[in-house]
Amino acid sequence: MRIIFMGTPDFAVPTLAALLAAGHDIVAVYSQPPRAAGRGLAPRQSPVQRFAETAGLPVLTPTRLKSKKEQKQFRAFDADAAVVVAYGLILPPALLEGTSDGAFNLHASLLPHWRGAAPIQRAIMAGDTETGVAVMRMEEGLDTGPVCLMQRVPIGAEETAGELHDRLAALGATLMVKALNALPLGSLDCRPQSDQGVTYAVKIELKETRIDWKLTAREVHNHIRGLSPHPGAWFEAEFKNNAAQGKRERVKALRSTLVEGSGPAGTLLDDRLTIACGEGAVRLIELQRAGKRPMTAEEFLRGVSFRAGVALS
RNA sequence: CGCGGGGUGGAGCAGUCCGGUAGCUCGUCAGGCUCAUAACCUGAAGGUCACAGGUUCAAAUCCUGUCCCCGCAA
Repeated sequence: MRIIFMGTPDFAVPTLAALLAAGHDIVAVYSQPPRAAGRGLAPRQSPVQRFAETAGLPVLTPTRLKSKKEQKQFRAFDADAAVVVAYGLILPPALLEGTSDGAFNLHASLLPHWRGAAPIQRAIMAGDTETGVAVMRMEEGLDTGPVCLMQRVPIGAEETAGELHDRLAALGATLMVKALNALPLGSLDCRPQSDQGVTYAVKIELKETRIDWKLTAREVHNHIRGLSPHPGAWFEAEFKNNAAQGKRERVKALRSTLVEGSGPAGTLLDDRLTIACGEGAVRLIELQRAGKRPMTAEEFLRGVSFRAGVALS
């Protein structure tokens, strides 16, 4: 099929790769334009754009899609369908109808749960034990279209958002290929979403990334793994190693596990990074100091004196 | 030129301000101990202190330049 692919972050790349591998004709790739990002604020291309260019595909990075000119160009590709995966722009009706078979979207949740921007992270942060990927036919509303294919997957008790992200990206890619195979055969059955159980996965705000040790251990644990590795849950502590004594430093918690224990919230209960929460305790397994690379608890403890009794915030 | 931290045996760090024998906690190897369980004891190997210049009797440390890693912010 002649397909227009629209996507931006890493999550979208496996789907594009799978469509290519399945022999589809990718007539154009739309992605968010390069933005000033990273140290030095150098303009940086999106993962989808980099992949597409390496594969020799034509890439378009319009800032907005509402202009007649953009819409005309879109139609000019004369595509059979558009495949949209985490693109980052709302498609105006003219584009939704700009291909003969319409636009299909891959979303990382069991719709109608977790519509919106951050379904993977929100599912873990909420303590869900199951999630999935869905292919839907796109409508004007936000992730409201009829669902054509959906696949459920269990969420591991200690699984991080990063791990789940990779699993779902791969799974979603095969699901989308399956949907497109069924499409020309007329066997793709898309049914309206239930209006029961609708929830929204709002974007992660930096403000909410700091760990609140007063929450229950389970909540803290879900918070940590739901935000790992990006943007990362964090706390502050004093490091006595520094000559400039008593300097507060930010530390990201990337992986944790639930353990027995109790004490004042935020206090180290032993010399092995077991930390008391509002109820219960967690032990940190992997963490990252500001300016350092991620390291295991063992490595972290070698260079730092984090003894029982130390209070974190 | 957005702000900032860092590169020291295999790992994580101290030492750098105030130049003078390369340290700590681990790991590895060898030997010992034998139930102490994040085992313990003794000993050993392992380093061009990121790279290149400069200053100096002497540079991990001071000066200049380069490369690389990371946090913030966007």
